[in-house]
Amino acid sequence: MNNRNTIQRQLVLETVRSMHSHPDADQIYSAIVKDHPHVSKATVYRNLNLLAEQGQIKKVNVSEGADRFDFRTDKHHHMRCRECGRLWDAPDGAANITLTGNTGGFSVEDVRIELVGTCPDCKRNKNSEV
Amino acid sequence: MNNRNTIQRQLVLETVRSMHSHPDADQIYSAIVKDHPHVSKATVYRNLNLLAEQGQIKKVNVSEGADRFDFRTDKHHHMRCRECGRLWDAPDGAANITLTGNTGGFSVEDVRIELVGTCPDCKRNKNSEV
DNA sequence: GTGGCTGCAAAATGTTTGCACGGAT
DNA sequence: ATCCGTGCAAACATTTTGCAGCCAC
Repeated sequence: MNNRNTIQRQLVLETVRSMHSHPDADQIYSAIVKDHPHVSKATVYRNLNLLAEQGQIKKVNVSEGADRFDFRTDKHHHMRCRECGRLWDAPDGAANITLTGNTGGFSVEDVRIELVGTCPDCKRNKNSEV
Repeated sequence: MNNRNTIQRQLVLETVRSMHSHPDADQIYSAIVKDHPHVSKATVYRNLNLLAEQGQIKKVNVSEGADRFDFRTDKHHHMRCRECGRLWDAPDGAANITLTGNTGGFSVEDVRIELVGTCPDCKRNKNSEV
């Protein structure tokens, strides 16, 4: 039967739930290894993928760099800052998408939206950088 | 000065323009090498990136696998079939997105949308597969 | 002539996999 | 006792980079 309750799996789940900055696999791995030096990165990857499949966490694909992981599993969009690379949650209602059904026979099962731009912090830095 | 008109750069541009199936770098490289065995894959990557930066072609990031390249440079969305992996152009008006400006100070400069689902071909195959 | 461009190979990045052992059930 | 999950290293997939020579300008 699937789904054994191993320490490593609990660690991965807890770590993702505690990091609210959309970390990638490597950052999650580093956070775990700090206290548990024996844990392998392959195990982190395996559990991230498993937990994402089970819907306990969410894998967020971004247009640049490694995949991120999200403790939030509810539907929401993301904004990526092209300066600092950080990922932000788009406030509810920031973007509304409407499907018209006019897809030429293609069945749409999921919609992936990424808003790319500049975050408030980086805008400030750019201005003072003159 | 930038932008020398090398045979390799012309080849990459022409090849992308002739392939309307959203090929990835490897497929473009294969198409070129067939007639020009001396061309290196690094050169193909370098020119793909350069041409995309200049806006002569478009790089399409998809949620699975390698980046694709598009001869179309006008704004349009894509649909990815999770069965066969092929990328399709979303018909005009298939999806409408509205930004409300409520982004908490984040400046949105670009919106990436990917519709994930099943294409007509794969739907047919699934039905007859019972 | 010269500086950008190329080919090649090597490195970098991100992720998955094979295998023998160990631990949860 | 089973057999799923783990650690390790090696493989894998994709892309970038260092460097010496080359060619479009």
